[in-house]
Amino acid sequence: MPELPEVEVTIKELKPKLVGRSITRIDVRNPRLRFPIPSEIQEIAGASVESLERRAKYIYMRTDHGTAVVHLGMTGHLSVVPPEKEIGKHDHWDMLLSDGNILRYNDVRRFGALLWTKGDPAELAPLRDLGPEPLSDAFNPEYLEKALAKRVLAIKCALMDNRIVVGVGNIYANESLFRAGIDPRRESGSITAEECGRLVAVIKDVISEAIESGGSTIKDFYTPDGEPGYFAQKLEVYGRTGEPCVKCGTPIEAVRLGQRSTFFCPKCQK
DNA sequence: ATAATAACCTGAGGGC
DNA sequence: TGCCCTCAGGTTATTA
Repeated sequence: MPELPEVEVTIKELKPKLVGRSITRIDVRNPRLRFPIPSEIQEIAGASVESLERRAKYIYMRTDHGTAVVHLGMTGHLSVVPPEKEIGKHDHWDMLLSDGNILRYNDVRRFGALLWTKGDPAELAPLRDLGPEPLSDAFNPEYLEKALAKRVLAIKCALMDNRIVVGVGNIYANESLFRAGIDPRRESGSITAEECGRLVAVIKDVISEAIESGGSTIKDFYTPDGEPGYFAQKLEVYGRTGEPCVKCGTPIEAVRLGQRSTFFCPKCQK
């Protein structure tokens, strides 16, 4: 479900409902997520929430007892609900808040995660090798050129590799390559310095615009407040197989790269 | 080391 | 109505 913009929007809406509250208790109904929820998560009981931050697609919930790290996987969703709200089929855990409400995690496919650390969350195994944030200065044309050099994998697969840059999922990889006019099947090592410059610029643009639009609602993404994202209306190639290219009218084509659907205009993307 | 593939899950939708 | 197939916004584990 969520790419970086969707996670960003989730955090923005949860902040005022969580920061400054305490977690009185956590109820784990099903610990079998992407990684088993560690039993140490119980240490969060009584902790005060200090901040919510994002790293890649992970959400850091910093407390005075330690940091809970949440990943939404493909179908994860966080919401703050009143105590009388009945528990649904895929509601895997609840954090009871000091104001009486509940932070509830729902995840149909269970590809998400809930981790716990008393140290630096960036040192946790799944986060250790993450590349730079796409909106940071560390993600720049020189960096990308070096990261792609001599690599033979398709440029689209490289952009979706978290060790090269984080937060660029299938939707935004497709959209960015279209805006940059680059064929997603190109070998990474064949991308020129000038093209790296274009790619970095459009990735920053696409992600910023998607955050401003509240994310992309394709099937079922909605924010903790139940709002859909509106970036889907601006998608130019994703999911548009056979429809005319917005620039030249040529039908959009679809191929499969790294087992993911890939959309492009055969005329505009070289 | 790198690149491609399989795997983890559930549900929706299409074709027959 | 039901069965079988494919697809889905992510990431790790395994295999060449």
